[in-house]
Amino acid sequence: MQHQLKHIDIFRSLSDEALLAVSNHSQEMSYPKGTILIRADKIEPYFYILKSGIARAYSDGENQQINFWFGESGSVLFSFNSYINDKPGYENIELLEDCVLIRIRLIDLFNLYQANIELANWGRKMAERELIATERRLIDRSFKGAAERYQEFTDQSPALLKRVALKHIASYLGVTQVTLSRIRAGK
Amino acid sequence: MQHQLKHIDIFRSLSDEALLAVSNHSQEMSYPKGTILIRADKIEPYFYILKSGIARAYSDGENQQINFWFGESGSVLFSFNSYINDKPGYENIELLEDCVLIRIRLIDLFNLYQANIELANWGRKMAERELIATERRLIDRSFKGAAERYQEFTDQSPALLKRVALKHIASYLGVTQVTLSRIRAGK
DNA sequence: TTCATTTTTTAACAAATGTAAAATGTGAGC
DNA sequence: GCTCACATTTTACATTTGTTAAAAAATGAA
Repeated sequence: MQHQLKHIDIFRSLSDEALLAVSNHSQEMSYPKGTILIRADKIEPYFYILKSGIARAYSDGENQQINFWFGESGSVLFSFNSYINDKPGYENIELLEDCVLIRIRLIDLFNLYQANIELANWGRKMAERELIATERRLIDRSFKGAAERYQEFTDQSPALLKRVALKHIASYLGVTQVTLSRIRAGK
Repeated sequence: MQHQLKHIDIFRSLSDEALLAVSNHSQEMSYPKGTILIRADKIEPYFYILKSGIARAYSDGENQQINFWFGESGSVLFSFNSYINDKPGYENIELLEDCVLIRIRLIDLFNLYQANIELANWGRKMAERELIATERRLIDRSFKGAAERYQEFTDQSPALLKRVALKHIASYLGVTQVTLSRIRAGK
């Protein structure tokens, strides 16, 4: 199926040939709001790219649920541990709105990585981009107070602020919902 | 120069051919304890692999210095922002002991990535491993208390505990040195 | 609308962590 | 051993954040 991958930002750097290779192994899917797309403790066989809608990744603890990631249009969605270690993961991914996604089987993606050097480097850069963003968040937790982290979130992701429940934003920022309420009240 | 890359863990998966290609562009270097190998705000032209010794990466803030990474034998050292974005970085890397390192110019490494699909996938997996480790640390900051994070550090990195100043371990764990002292005292 | 459910805020108190300064420990070099 | 410089611990107090519970506000379905 030849769907329009080339208009998706993450594929913009790819040649027509590489794009066709991906296209041949991918499908466009629609899921309703509330779908748990990826479940912790299961090996997730697909890699997804979000075309529209928003999603969150969270991990369940004994007393709490930690939301550690948000995805918007253009984000890549996958179970880290399935993708990297072929093992069940620690993250659940929930669609917070009706979503349209491109999906590709991990086994097909890995075959493409082995066969096409352009795609192998595309996958490398994707991991590198995620890595630098994640490390910055980790460092910011030490350097910046919760109020400052909230301010940056509102500056950088105003769309998420409007569309995502504050309880999820609170745990994304590393604080409780009560603390986030206090920050928002300016106290 | 044909030095013994194949005995370094991170290269273990590579074929002799790929190993030779890396070897042809890499050099073994020795630096004394205290060397600032990589400086923030400068583009760092080399990628390093630590053969022996230990190192730390830190970022300078207004009032504090945050240590966010430790490297042991087998670790890869590079300026994230130089490597990924070709821009000056935010991290300094200091050698905490006399170190032996393998270095390769980023430009050579990137050329290898473009020319050799095995190395492109090696670089991809390296970024993926770092990514999953970094994300777990971020999630652990929300799930686990400082005492538990310290306990895990001592369990997983007993060598670092002995060889690294506690003030660096404190900021690695995301607490002040006073808090770490309290945790160690069991109070 | 109205009702039920969920989300968000507020309050009171407890616990954890930070700050600053002093005391103690440690190791290198004389 | 002594001294200096630096690392670590301790103390006292301030601040932030967490916990629990309840109230208020927002949301969505009938």
